[in-house]
Amino acid sequence: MRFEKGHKAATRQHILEVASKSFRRDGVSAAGIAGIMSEAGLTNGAFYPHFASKEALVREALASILADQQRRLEEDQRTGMDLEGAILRYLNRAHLEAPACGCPSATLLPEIARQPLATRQTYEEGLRSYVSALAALLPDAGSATSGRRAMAIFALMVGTLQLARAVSNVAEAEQILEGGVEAALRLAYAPSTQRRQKSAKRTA
Amino acid sequence: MRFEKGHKAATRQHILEVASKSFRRDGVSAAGIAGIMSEAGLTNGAFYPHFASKEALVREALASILADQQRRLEEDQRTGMDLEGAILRYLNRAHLEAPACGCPSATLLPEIARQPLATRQTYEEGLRSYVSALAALLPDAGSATSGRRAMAIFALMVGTLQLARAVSNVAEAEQILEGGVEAALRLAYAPSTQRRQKSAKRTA
DNA sequence: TGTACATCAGTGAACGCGCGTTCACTGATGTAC
DNA sequence: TGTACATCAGTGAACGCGCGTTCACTGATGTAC
Repeated sequence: MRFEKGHKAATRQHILEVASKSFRRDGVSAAGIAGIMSEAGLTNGAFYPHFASKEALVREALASILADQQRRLEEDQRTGMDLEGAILRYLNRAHLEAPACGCPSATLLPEIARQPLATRQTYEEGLRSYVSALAALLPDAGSATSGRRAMAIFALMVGTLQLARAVSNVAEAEQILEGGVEAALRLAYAPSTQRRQKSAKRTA
Repeated sequence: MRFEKGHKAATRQHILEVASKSFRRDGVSAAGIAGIMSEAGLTNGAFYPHFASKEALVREALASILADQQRRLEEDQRTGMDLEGAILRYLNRAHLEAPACGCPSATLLPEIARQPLATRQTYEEGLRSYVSALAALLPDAGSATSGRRAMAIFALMVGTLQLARAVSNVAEAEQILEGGVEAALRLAYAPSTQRRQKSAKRTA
């Protein structure tokens, strides 16, 4: 059957959206092409006219999720949200319970580290701009250390959400989220005047 | 062939060790029984006299890794290592480059969250005692909040190592590790007197 | 305006392969006599 | 002490299944005349 103009692009977009959710829900290696296609209402044969390989799909899905995430953060910034708002938007129960629609770092990060270079580079690009946007919300935005501090805050957010998702008790999961919010705010807003004195002797 | 006494137990232990590395190196779902067995110098048929299923192996491997990790931390404590020492032992290049021998949370956490309940509970138990041991190293050890602070510090360590492993540039990875160390030390030792004032209006 | 044809998104069966799991079998050694 | 046998850890082929991928085919619609 022949379809109206733009149909193929729309299908492709639809596959991408289904895949984005599948990968985050089941993990990249556990999510299969046939499953994704049937979830998209298509048969597995229809996959290859749209994507060159599963790897290509992973890469595109990752890029698309990261772009979305970035867009959302920037939109929040535009409407006046501060870093605390960004942290609370990340570390909350809704995000905890919807991994398939949430941050890919929280669901896929160790698996991304095992992907081919091209995929890792796609991720890296998205990570970099996300962390930059986060850094721009820091009190000392633009300073030499704001970037690495933003990275640490993001690491804390990712780790916290992962841990909260791994525990089976919901109350405990929420405790972990709260502890993560507290710590992230401390990293974001506490005075950085106090520098460690002990580290020199150890890192030497 | 019949083997000397204790041979079966030794083989079982060997399979467990190989599996522990495989899971961390390749991920639980990407690591296969046949691969693990052949890496252990056996054929796939020899697996089932030792373990009931792959799931059982995952559970046992996880328990064994977590017990090891716990043992190592406690031994460090006994030889006078402080929290900073623990942080530096976790966030360094050796650990970065040897995921197969390192912390299972850094390699498997999102995947653990997708495992059956029994596996998740095994993990939870190990996590709880590891974080307790970490909490005991905090300046305010034993206080009401030391547990959740230790959890946040651990979350930061896990997230930092994962991010550092995902980036392709080693120098950048080390930057991330350093930023993580700094932030973890800040969470560990910075005065917690300053409480956030803004959060009330947001969490409400 | 009506008809014939080319297009091409999607179908569905098949490819080789590896998965987790099962099972009849092997054969060196410990044990019983 | 020497022989016959029971034991049982490990072998390796096979099970059904799903994987990623390929490909000959379908058939409704846009286009050309």
